[in-house]
Amino acid sequence: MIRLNKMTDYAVVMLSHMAGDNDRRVTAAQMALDSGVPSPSVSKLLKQLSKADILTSHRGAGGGYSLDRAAGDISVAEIITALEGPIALTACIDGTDTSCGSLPLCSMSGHWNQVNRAIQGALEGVSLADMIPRPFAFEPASDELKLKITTGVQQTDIKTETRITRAP
Amino acid sequence: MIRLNKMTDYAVVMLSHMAGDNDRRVTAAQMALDSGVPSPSVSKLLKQLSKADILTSHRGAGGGYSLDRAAGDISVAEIITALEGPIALTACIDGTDTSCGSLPLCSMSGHWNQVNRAIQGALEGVSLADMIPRPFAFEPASDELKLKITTGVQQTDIKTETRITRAP
DNA sequence: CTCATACAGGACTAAATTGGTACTGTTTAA
DNA sequence: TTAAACAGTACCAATTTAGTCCTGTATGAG
Repeated sequence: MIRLNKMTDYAVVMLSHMAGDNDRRVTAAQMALDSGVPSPSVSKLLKQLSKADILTSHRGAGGGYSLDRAAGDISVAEIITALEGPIALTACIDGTDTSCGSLPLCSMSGHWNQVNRAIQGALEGVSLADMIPRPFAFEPASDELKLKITTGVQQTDIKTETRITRAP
Repeated sequence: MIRLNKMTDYAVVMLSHMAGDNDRRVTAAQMALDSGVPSPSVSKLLKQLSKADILTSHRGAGGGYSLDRAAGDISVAEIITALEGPIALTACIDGTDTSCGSLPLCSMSGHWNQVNRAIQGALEGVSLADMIPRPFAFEPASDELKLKITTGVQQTDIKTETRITRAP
C-alpha cells in the first residue's frame, strides 16, 4: 500500500480545520486541544508548514499561525511535498543514484517518472478547500484508517503529456 | 514522500526482468543472481506474486517461476496491490478502524477517495511491458514534459518544478 | 523407486523509520 | 519589562521493514 505517514495525515486535518477563515490565528497549543494531535507533533508540523509558506507564523504574545493563502489555493500536493519531500514512488528515479549498481541496465527511470507525474497531478487536483470537513467535531487522532478502493467502478482518465522542469 | 517499499521496487525489477519471454522459467536462486536482490527476499516475493496469479510456480526439479500472462496484461497497479494491499493513501483521522466515529459524517473520506482513485488509475495505466528496461536506453530526466490530468472533478494543468531524489 | 531440486510457509532478528519528548533560544505584543 | 508563543536541535522508544533460517512438501529425472 502506498501510504502517507501519520504526520501528513495530521497536517491535512489541522489545515482543513483552519481553512474556515484564513485570518484566524491559532496557537499550537490550541490546535493540539482542538484536534487531539499530540502537542509536540502539532508544533513540529505547524513549523514545517510555515516554513513551506502554507502557513504564516506570528511570533510573540498573541501570536499563532494562520493560513498563508485561501484554502482553495493550497493543494494537497503542496502539503504532502512540504512534509514528505517530492512526491514520488521510491524507485530508480534519479540518474545520480549509483546504488542501483546491481542493476546496471536499469532504465526504468523514465517510466516511473511517468507514473510519479500522474500521481503528482492527482494530488494537485485537490485543494485544501475540497477537503474541509463538515463543521462537526472529529474524534481525536490516533491510528490510521485505510481507505480501500473499489477498482473498476469508475476509472480516472489520465492523459500524460508531461512537462518536467529538471532540478539543478 | 509517498513511497513504495523496497520489496515492491524489487518485484517490479524482477518481473520486468522476466517479461522478455513469458515461457521462460526462472528459479528463485537464479533470479537472485540475475537481479542482485537478496535471495530470501526473492523467494518471498516470488511466492507472493505467484499467490496473486501474476506468476505461475512450477514445483520440483526443473521447476521455477514464469509469468502467468503476457507482460502487457499485467499492470503496475496489480503488482503493487499484490504486495502492499489496496492502493490508497491513509487518510481520515480518527479513532479505530471501525469507527471514524464519524465515518459517514467525515466528508474528507470522499475526497481522499477521489485522490486515491486517480492514483489507482495512474498505476493501472502502466503495464509491466511498459517497464521493460531497454538496454542502454538510459533516459535521464527529460527537460520538458507536460502532464495533464483529469481527476474526474476538475481538470488541472500542472507545471511543476521537481527535484526527485532518492533517500540516502 | 529414489533422490536431488525447487517451491511453501512460518518464526525470528537486525536495522531503519517514525512518532513523540525535552529543552533552550528568540521574537514581540501588552 | 515580561510573559506568550514560535524556532531549532538533540534525543528516545516503538513500530515497521528487510533480511535470515529452518523445516516441510511436491515433482521430474534417472
